[in-house]
Amino acid sequence: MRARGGVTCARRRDQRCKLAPVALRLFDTKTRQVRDFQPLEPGKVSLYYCGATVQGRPHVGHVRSAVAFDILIRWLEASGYDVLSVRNVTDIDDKILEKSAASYAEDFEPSADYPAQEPWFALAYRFEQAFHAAYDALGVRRPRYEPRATGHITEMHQLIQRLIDAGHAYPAVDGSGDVYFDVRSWPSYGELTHQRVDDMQDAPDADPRGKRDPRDFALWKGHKDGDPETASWDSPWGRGRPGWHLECSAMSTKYLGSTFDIHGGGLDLRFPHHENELAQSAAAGDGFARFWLHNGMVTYEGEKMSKSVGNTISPEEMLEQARPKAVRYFLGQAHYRSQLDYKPGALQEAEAAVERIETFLQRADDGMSRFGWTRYPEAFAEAMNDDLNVPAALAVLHESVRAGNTALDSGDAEVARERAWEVSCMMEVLGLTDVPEPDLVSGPAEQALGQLVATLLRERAAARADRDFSRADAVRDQLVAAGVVIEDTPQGARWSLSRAASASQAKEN
RNA sequence: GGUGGGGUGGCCGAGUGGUGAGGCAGCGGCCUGCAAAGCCGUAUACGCGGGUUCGAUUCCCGUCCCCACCUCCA
Repeated sequence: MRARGGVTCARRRDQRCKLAPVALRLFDTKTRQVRDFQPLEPGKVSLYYCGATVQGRPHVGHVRSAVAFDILIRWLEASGYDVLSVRNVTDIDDKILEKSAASYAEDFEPSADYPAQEPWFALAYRFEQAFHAAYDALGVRRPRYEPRATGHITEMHQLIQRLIDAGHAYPAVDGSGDVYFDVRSWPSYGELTHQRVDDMQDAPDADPRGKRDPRDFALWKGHKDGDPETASWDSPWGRGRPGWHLECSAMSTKYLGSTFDIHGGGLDLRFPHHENELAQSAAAGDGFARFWLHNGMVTYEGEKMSKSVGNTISPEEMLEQARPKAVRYFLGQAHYRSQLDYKPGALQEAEAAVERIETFLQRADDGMSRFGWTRYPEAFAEAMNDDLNVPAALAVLHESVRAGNTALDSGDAEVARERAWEVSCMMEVLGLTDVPEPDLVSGPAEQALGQLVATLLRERAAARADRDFSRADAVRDQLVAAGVVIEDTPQGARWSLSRAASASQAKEN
């Protein structure tokens, strides 16, 4: 089979793909340009992106970020790269300690193990699992490594020491045990977000503590009275715990080396988090990230979704409204750097679009497995290579669906199968093929349902043959009312369970 | 005060100096006993005011509005 007008990767699906040089271009926050992406090491991409601070349940904003980077990784892999991906878990943090201490963590149920108060590490782990559940539910693949902050105290100490030795960090003069990064000692500070220290707004609650400059930030936070002993580690500067920014610098370079290809995260992490990471690592002598990628925020009717505003929507709430695949489609459909606005009804639109694609794949599903290679329309590859222009890529996908449907209508099964295979390949890159879908029915129930429906369909077919359409329609109405959708095809009636109906039923229950 | 992003048809959402992506919804047609699915066709657009240009939604200037970051935040 020769590919016409397509980018073909002549490999078996399980083999490494060697492609023509990929002309991937990515927008880099630091240079504010779309730049040609060439990895440090040919054929390999090292990627670090910020995961969650596990102080609460995930909302769709968190998942959107994960979906964006999942698509990036999938496209890099589809382009033939071996991607070494790392995503951190921040499992020690002010808020985690606060929530634990106050025992007001959402969803906390007292138990025999933790009757009165949930220890901070138990709380963190519980929410880490909640994040995993959300990612899994939407087909976000796990990164190669997923390090936790508390497991890398040694690496953080080493980094602090290097910064002190280089004159860019200092122990607090007030004896608090804090260690700060000296912003004024690093002239490049602000280079990621193009800000000058002197232009920055004074923090409203600027408490200089032992700082030389109010913008200096903590690398190490000294133990305070009331902090749990389990949340403090010995260090050359006294007992304490790591600062948030430090952990990412320490962990990214541990797993990816002192210079790596891509550092990602949400737009809201640019400052101060990523700015501080960059300052620390660069001041310590690391090359650090070559590209900085930031995904846009999810808004709810125009306003940023966040815990503090209280306008969050959880993945679970979305999954009550639509199938996982539709939720994933919704979260991935806008360009990753764009703001993605959620409003009621948005998921139904996504559901309809996914339905259209899947209906085509079902219609064309006949012997597709014989296509052993992966193939994308050239326009799809161009769109993806253009800073992951997923909206444009989806337009290509839908064009393939249309072309395939047209082929089916004209009886050209061969072309239809080719289009269907292309569509499948594109769906895979977008992560839409391995979103887990709940089994609507299986096993004995499936068999029983199949027989019952088949019986009714035979009855309907007989009625239609007798041209007794009122009887035929009555049968169909019965099935529809029960959530079974009927389509008449040249090969006879085809039935399927109404997914939308099952989703709304799940909500009622 | 500083730094960015954006305002596209009923909705979502790409893009471009000149033949109006794509999806959802609507309308008309084909197909169907009727539907469903599918296909074909179709209307409605680039916040506002100037400027450059043969021609701007696309470039420039001004202006209004929205959003994000400068504090924990994907």
